[in-house]
Amino acid sequence: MAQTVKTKAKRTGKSGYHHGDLRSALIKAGLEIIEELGPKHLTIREVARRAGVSHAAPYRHFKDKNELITTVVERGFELLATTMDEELEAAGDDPLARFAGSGRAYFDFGVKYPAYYRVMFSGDLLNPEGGKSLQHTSSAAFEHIKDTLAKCQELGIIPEGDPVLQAVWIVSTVHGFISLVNDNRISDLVGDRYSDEDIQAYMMTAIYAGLVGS
Amino acid sequence: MAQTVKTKAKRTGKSGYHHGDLRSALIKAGLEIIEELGPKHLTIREVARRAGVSHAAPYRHFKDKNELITTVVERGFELLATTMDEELEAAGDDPLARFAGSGRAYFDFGVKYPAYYRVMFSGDLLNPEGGKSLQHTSSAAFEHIKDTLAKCQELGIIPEGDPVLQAVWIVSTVHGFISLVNDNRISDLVGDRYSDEDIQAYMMTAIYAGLVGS
DNA sequence: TGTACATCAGTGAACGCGCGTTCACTGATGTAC
DNA sequence: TGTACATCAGTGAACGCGCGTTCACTGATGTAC
Repeated sequence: MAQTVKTKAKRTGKSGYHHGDLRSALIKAGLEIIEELGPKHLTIREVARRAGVSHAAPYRHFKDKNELITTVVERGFELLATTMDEELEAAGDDPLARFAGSGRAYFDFGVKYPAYYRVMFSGDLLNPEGGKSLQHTSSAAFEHIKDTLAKCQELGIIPEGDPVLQAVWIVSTVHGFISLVNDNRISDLVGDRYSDEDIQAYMMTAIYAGLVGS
Repeated sequence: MAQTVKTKAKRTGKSGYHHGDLRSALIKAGLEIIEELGPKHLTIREVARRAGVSHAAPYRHFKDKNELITTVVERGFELLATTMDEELEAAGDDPLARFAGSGRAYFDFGVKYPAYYRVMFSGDLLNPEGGKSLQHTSSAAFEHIKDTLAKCQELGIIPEGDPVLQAVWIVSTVHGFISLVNDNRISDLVGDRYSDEDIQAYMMTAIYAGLVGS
């Protein structure tokens, strides 16, 4: 008797000592933290806590805190690219439909994954070298919008003008809207008269009208 | 001889032991920190360091860290209101001029005082109750835009439509642009082909065109 | 005008806390034989 | 099929750090007399 058996083995049926897929679990926990508590609460220790693991365990999968953050941001950009590609494929060849599609994809991504969006574009989390390594990814999206605008101009669908300026304007509008929605400012301002989706639809229309009318 | 006199008195001609206007110096230091290092480096200790004072001194002027932050944010809103009033006064009675003026004031404020802007709208710094106390101030600005739009509609200057939606759209565009400029994303994207002022001018035109054309 | 004294702005040591990171370790897993 | 062993994912104690906040103190300032 008095065995004091170590009964901690096989908690969830998976495995007690080894986690199984700790790397993914840590990334997921990181996103949850950003979502629930904000970027400044994203710490190695809290991430480990949520994954049910000691706070030294993450160092088996990430060199340091910054590598964890960079990984999360990379995942975000991949997910955005995938979402956009799907929407573009659905749009076919019509440049205007492609344009509307990528706009919708961007809106949807920003509102559906606020944690990803914040960590990708808030700029508070990444340290300088981490940001540099992701800069080309972010500017690729901008180039894409610019090219689509140029193509629409060639086809005479939208009035002529420097696509760079038009792209900056569009990116500003979409980015601003998503930021406001994700900080709950929109609902503060308009109350419950419109849903976020209503307003998003209006924004798309307004962008198009601004483009055509300018 | 061997006096070991305390030679620290009267450093700057002001006073050695007493600072003179520490409260203002702390607020100013706080803004500098946000500007140079980002909001997460805004700490009581760093603020005191920059003001050349022990890290306990700030507690003579602020109950706690949150009160310091809230004070900084309040100052920001006051400054914005002042800037707007000046521009509105210069605009006279013409509602369209008033509208353009307040838009320009907002743009200018956001780009001229990035530290204020960040601390006011980033939402990362204020804790929940601090944010609540400032909510009415922020939504007052929104109401102001909305009312101006309604007035422009009555006068037939801009097409009819729900001023709430129009206001959300304008606020999104301006907020997004300022955020991108302050995170140095605009210059990353457009290079040096346009100055921030050039783009700002284009944005004002595009907003007006979007409003008229929608 | 000069002096005693109350006030209170700023000091510096101390506290407890959560953080990132390191380290020698433990024990589950898979593979060579 | 069974066993010895290498691998390496996860442990838990420990480190040094900067933070927010408190505390008894010190000394500059202004005011009452």
